Amino acid sequence: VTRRASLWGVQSKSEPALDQPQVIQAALDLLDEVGLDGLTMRRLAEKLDIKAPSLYWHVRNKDHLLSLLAEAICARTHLPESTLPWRQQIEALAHEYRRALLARRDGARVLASVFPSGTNRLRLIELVLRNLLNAGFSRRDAAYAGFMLNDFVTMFVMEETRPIEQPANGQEGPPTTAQEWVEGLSPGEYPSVRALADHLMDNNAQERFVFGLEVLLDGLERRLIGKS
Amino acid sequence: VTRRASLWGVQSKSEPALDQPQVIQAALDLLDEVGLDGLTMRRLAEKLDIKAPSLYWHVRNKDHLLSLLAEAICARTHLPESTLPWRQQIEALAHEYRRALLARRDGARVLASVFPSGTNRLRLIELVLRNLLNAGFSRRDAAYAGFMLNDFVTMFVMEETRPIEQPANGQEGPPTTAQEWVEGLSPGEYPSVRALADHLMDNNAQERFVFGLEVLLDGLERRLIGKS
DNA sequence: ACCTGAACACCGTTCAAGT
DNA sequence: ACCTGAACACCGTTCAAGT
Repeated sequence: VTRRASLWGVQSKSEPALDQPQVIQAALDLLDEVGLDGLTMRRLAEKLDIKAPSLYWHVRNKDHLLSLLAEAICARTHLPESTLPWRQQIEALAHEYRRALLARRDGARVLASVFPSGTNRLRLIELVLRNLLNAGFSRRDAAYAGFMLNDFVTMFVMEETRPIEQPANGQEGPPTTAQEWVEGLSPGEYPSVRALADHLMDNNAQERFVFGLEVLLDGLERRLIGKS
Repeated sequence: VTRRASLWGVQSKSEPALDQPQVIQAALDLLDEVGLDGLTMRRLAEKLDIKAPSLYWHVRNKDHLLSLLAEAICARTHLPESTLPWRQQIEALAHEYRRALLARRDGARVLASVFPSGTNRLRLIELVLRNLLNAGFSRRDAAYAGFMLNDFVTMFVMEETRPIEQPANGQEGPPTTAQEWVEGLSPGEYPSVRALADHLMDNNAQERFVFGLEVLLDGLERRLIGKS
């Protein structure tokens, strides 16, 4: 990435200045490289060959940058056929949403860190809510269900992608692996945790996601049956 | 909080040194005062009338401190009657868990930031899993359901307690209030979002929590009925 | 219009040294 | 055993100044 400063008022077409889309793209690349915790304004500036304060010409502050990243992460989600039954549409949307969050490192954490706004993200929300209304949910239930679905997917992916604690040093500490975690439990205590240890940490994420989605939609569907 | 250094090897009973419980208590107080983002090692040290490096004698690092805080937050949760039916026990545990997370500022964020460990927290998990197993769920389903319940409560409280964005400056920016947020939507687009705006932001949290818990447990219960 | 230099007010953490 | 001083390697952000 090479650029040059142009003189004030002189629109030098051969030396285009940095613009916001380029900043966002660089930030997305940096996010994939170093994760959300490593994404700093200073490192982003370095990547763009400018000094950190220059970034504030293109974005209001770091929070604004994260909002823009959230929007970019929600872009290019494939929307379901509007002729499908509501449940299948919502299932498809949930899977697409998860896919989008997994596509970039710490995508779920980025989404969780900013208030939902932006056309891409709102379009997803709109579609979920529309399907719930079409299904026959009351306005209250549709709104509450929308929260649940959004929260479920976001939290699921955050957990799914949470890196396991590293040993860091040879010292004693919190368990470094899931295996070590369960073995650290005193044998007599927490018998259920021990009994379920395999499944608590298999991290067969796809299977677990389908399970969760089914439970959630079953629970929602039951409210429709109760009414009609 | 006043203390004095004691001479090396001299156990001066009248001048007790700082110990870990005192550090934790001060950290909890500081958390309530300034929130998770304001909780820094340096401020905590200041509150304890020591210098920041001294803290590392009592806790391994900030992450360790947060683990200790998570444990403290999970303490003093009232456990349900073990004679109650599984669903009522889990409902009671969910409400207690939420209550504990709400009891301290940013409690949910603290819990979400550390890997689950510690006796208080494990006891809650153990009880949920035990009830699911008693209810007749397979080991796999019980484990997955445990995740869902934990994630639901944690995410719910995080959202419930997320402070609304402040105006900060007079400039244009992300919406500052929920009211402003929905009014900023272009009228033609996102009709469902607009139609549900009241319920998307009423933040009648208690009602919404009960709704979510019922949906979740209904969805889980359906899997039992399908089997027997 | 867009970028830099210098500065402010912070962070977590280490490590030798004090008592 | 417990604490301090000094330092390292960072942060986000502002603001006057450059071109």
